[in-house]
Amino acid sequence: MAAQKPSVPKGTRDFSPVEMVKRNFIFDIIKDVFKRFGYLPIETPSMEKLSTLMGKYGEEGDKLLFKVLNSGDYLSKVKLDLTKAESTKLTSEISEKGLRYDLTVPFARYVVQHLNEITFPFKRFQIQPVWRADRPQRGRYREFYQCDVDVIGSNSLFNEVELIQIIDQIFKKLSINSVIKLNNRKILLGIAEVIGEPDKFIDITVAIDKLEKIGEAGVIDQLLKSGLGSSSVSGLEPILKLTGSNKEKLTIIKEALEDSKTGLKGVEEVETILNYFETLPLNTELELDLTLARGLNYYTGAIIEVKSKDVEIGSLCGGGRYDDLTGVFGLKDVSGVGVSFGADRIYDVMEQLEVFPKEIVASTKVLFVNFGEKEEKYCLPLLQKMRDNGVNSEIFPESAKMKKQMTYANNKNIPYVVLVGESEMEKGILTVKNMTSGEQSEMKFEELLLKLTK
RNA sequence: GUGGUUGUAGCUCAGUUGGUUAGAGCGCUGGAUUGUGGUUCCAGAGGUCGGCGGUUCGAGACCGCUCUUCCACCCCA
Repeated sequence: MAAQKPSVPKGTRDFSPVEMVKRNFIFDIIKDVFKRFGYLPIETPSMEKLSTLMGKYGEEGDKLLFKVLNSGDYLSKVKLDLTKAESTKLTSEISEKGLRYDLTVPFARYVVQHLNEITFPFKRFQIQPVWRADRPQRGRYREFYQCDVDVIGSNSLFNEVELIQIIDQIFKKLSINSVIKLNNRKILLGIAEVIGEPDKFIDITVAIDKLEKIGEAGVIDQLLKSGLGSSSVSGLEPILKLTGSNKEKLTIIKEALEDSKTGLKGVEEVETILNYFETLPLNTELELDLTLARGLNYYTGAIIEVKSKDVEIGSLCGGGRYDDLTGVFGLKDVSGVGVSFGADRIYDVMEQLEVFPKEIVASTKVLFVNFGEKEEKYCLPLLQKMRDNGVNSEIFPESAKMKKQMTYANNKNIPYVVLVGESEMEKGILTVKNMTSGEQSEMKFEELLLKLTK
């Protein structure tokens, strides 16, 4: 067979040791904070039935699902006329599974399926890859990791507050300057009502969401194109122009929504959440942003999004409240709220800002140089003792040239190299080289151990 | 999915209107230095020019298709 150039599919990546160490640094921080707030881990399969996935993410989402071809002679069972091009109908006949698109919908499925084992409110976190058949770009991959925290079975707005605290702590620990944007779907719905276009709710949210990108004129243009009357559009203008502090925005929007019950409910919810933070300190800026819409249509209350202040890369974290996600799986009236951290984007931002701590890359603390069989035997018990005391250490696996062994230590960023040859064995000491300073000194094993464990 | 863009050594990139044997820096291997990396000097290895097909006496360069990269739209972590 001819040698072929190996490669991975579009939008997927290998993670080499240096990358993995940094990725794990992110995952560990996120996980620790989740646990600190009492959330428990779950995992679900990479594949879900298409019946679970389809129709949950809107029309666009369905297109972005990776579908898995049925096993066996899948074509023989097809009843369609294949000479006519009907690919959408065909896929449902030859594929019944798909790769998960996010972690929220599988979680809803999980909750319904495991109802009997769960005590509510159920607080879980889930860190797994998801797949989207999107066209890759900077900060957009076809396979990427989401870190979800959700609490389901509690209507309390306190959960929203807790999620904001979690976001605040995580981004502080990751040294990312960010802003948390908060809005409420009920406010957006209220606005649609007030301007007399409740049916155009989705078009309105999609257009408003683009304000930052295409500007006011662009939004108005898009709204007109999607069939809104010009009087309705002009009714929206005050919202597009809204600026000032959170309190000022609330006052104005409350007035504008006085005829909409839903809208006022939304305002009240936002107020409640913001009031919590009058007394709770936050490191991150929390901003009421009425132009924040979020595409996923299952959100019904609070919506949250986090953006980096320093790097332009889309959102690093997003989520919100969904009142009826489990409804389609047969469990009514259970409300949940959650957010999802995009580990890959967080990685890209941290890489660009150079905020990864330098020391995390060096894992091994000591390398024993291998001088041969006798020396190796002498070193192995010492090595064992190092490890028993929690010091990451290794011995070069063969008595290669010094240069090679030193280069190995250097490339792995190992801070100390131990040399034990004949003369050291005789004297019962070690020659220890500090790879940072280049200095080298003789000391007893216990001395080195003490130095590395204090 | 629509429109554009990129691909030459492990990495970053040169390569003139199509013309002999495709280059540089970094990295890698060996040596100067048989018990010393990171600095210096010397030498060496490493290429289906993304892939397939076409035009031509001749293609890394031109054309078509395909894969990949990045960008805009759509949408999103």
